[in-house]
Amino acid sequence: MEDVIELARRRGFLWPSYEIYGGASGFYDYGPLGAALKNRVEDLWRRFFVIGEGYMEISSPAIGVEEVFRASGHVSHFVDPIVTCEKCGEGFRADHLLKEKGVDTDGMTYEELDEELSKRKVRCPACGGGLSRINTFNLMFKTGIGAAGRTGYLRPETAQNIFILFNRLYEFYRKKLPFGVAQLGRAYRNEISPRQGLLRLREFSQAEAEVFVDPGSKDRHPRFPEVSHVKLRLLPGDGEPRELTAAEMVEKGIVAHQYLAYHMVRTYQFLREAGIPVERIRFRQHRKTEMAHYACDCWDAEVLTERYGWVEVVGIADRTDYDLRSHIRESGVDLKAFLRFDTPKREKRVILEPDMKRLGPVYKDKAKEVGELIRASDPGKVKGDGSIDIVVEGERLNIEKGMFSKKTVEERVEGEKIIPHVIEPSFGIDRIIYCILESARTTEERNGEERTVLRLKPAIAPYDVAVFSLVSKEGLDEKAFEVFEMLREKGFLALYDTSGTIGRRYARADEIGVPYAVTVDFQTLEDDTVTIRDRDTMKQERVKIADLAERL
RNA sequence: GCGGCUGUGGUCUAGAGGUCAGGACAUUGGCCUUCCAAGCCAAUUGCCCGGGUUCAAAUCCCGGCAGCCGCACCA
Repeated sequence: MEDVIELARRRGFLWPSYEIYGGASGFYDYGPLGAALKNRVEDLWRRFFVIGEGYMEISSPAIGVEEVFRASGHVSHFVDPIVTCEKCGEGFRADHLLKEKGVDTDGMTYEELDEELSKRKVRCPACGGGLSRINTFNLMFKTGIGAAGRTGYLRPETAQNIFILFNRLYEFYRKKLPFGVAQLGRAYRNEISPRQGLLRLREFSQAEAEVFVDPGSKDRHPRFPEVSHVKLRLLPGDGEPRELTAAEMVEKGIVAHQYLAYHMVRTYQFLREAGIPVERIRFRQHRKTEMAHYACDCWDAEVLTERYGWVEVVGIADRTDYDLRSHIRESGVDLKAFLRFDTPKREKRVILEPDMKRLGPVYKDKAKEVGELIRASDPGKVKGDGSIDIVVEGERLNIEKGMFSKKTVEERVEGEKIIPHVIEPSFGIDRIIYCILESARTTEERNGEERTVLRLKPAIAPYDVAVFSLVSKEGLDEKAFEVFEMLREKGFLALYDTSGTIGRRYARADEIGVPYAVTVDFQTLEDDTVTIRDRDTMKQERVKIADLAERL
């Protein structure tokens, strides 16, 4: 049986990159048909999430400045600690060497790992030589920006660009939660050892949406009723597989809330529309230990492939406020949303009001600070004699009664500032394309010959239609070319082919998934009709050329 | 990154130190052809890369790269 990757290579979907220089693993080129297919899949994604959900799309640089990934945790978490043997040059994972010695390395810093290695006199397992100190191997591609060499990294996920733009986006959406933002783009991970063709690339395409929600409303997705009856196959973290409706999975507490369940259903529908058989789709919950450092609940959409078994194609995570909180800490910029209460709260509070007229002469240039400290003090701290202690520049001061007064004020609180939580569906486009190709490809015996058909859904097929002439004579080729031109003008991506026999041309078109073939024959010359042949059924139907565009 | 196996036109393959590296399918052109890879004629295209051994290397040796399988890794 011919491999689908082989077909993809032969017919111009996918080629290993840099072949003439010996190749480079982890990189693939999309050939003409592959790029067309990828565009169609991305368009389908846009139809679902950009148009369907209103998650407007942005497009950001692939190179990020160092601070971004310090904040996100990728600089520190996205690394392997490597030690190399000073004698034979072999490299080892420091934590693995220690685990072999029975040391629990979880949560250890690299300094601690280093100490532990030298304390236990760990030597090279291969030759017994001495080991270097720990070098970190970060899975991000590092680069320098400009002549001064400010450190930059190729982004390992597209998501960070969206978090960073939070204030701009929040403003764009006129300061209302929830809102979603999408990005389709490339991401980069310097995998130590990429394998499995398209499934683990060093440069890959992601389609991600970041949905910012009020953490208090995660269980009320406005469109949840539309999806609540849809059943999904689940594999929860506790391992018990089951099939539940979206409503049930939330009610039973298996999926954390409606926002996650809603996006799981939409993901399921997207994969179905992309042509992946529904019986090969399941959702698997991450166990606590495999959860990314930022997530609190995460479900992967997995597709059963013939070649690789279950393959993760989409991750749907509740990233909580982790990312925004991290960027607030790193940048010092407030990335918060203002949640207005339904009715403003009125609060009566007792406060201490400094009497600046009397503080001034006594405390001179410190008076302003003293006044602020009094105002900030808890009224309960006022002593029996009516004085209060405050600390100014490390010095304890007793402020006498009369320098300030107790006052009751009524405050109107309109709302509060919160850090929104982020629900993130993240699609691996390349993996999805592999799954589409694999499940679309069918072979059957026909007159002793193997017939290969790529049963791509018409919405994602690289070509919309092929135009043929029955035979190359009496002007049929020319007539077919006219039909081809007409279809092109109407916006169809069409294929025109007159070489070989008609059967061969059908077969070639089937193999690359062209859904319909239009054939010009002798009857066309008489009454301006052509036949439309359906790829999957091979049935033909005769229609007027004038009606052709409509019928397709 | 470690270990095992592998690398011949676009694809599949023959080749086991010694003529111009052979075939099939595909592709292109021509002839033929009234609906599903028909036939005939012709043409294009190849030993993964780099070293070494030898009078002579697709073939033997070493290294690299790539692929497959297992281990590790996959936030």
